[in-house]
Amino acid sequence: MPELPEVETVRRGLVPALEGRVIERATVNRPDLRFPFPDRMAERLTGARVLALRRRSKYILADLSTGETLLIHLGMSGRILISGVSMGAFHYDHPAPARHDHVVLDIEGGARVTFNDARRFGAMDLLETEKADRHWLLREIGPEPLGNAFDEDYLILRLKGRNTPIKAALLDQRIVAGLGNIYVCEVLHRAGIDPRKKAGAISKRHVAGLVPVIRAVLEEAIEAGGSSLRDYRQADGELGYFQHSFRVYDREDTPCPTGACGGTIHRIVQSGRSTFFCPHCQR
DNA sequence: ATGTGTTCCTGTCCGC
DNA sequence: TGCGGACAGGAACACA
Repeated sequence: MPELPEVETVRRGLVPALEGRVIERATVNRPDLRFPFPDRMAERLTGARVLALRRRSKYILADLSTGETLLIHLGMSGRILISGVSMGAFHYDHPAPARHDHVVLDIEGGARVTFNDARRFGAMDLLETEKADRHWLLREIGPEPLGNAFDEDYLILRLKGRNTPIKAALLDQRIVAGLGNIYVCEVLHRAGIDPRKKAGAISKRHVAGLVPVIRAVLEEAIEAGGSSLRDYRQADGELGYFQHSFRVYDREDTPCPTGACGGTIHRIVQSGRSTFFCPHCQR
């Protein structure tokens, strides 16, 4: 379920196991995911110390002592399992190797990080740390929604004149980073905006109102993910897939959670993807 | 330039 | 319980 909050939760879960530690062994079980792994990836990872774990949009970036940065994208079905560590009173044993365990990192001190991705829409690459921002996957991405560069004036400017539905505009990673199908549905419901409305036809006041809603929805989801880490809820050591209830996503035919409006959640398809919304209170 | 549809791949779920 | 089809949280790409 990797949108920005889930990726951030995975990053935070990896920090204790990875940051400051040496990758003792990297096992690469296939040549590619969405695109081929870089040449000699296993060798280039082996012996490297992880200096810092960062996140940009839905990408996890691990800066290494070798001057390279490991880029990880979870795609649709990517999962990261952590094992060989203790959290509170619980110890996560190494699981048996599983189908679609594409990359396994054995870490100094006994931790193991396993990247599993059934659909293989995920990605991994190694890039020069100094040039990370200019990597082709990162270059065109818009501002972080929780950062200072994302504000009312910016969003008004970027949506001005756009003829595409607001749903599609918010999914466009060049406009704002990290939102996916679920959180766009949640945001538009909370902001009371019809997902079919042309982005450029929404009043400045309503566009401005989207900014704090986007921030709040993402921050709440990150907080929920953080709770799941603190409470050691992931019995199998899988990071990021915390329980989080959505107000409209996947709730077709249920009453609008606004309560007062009396509407029902509808499902429509926009550019090939499901949109869930309340036609009564989203206008 | 901008907007839309297709595509990659496997797993799961639903109706028959 | 098996089988076919729809669908899935991403995003690059081709094309109008």
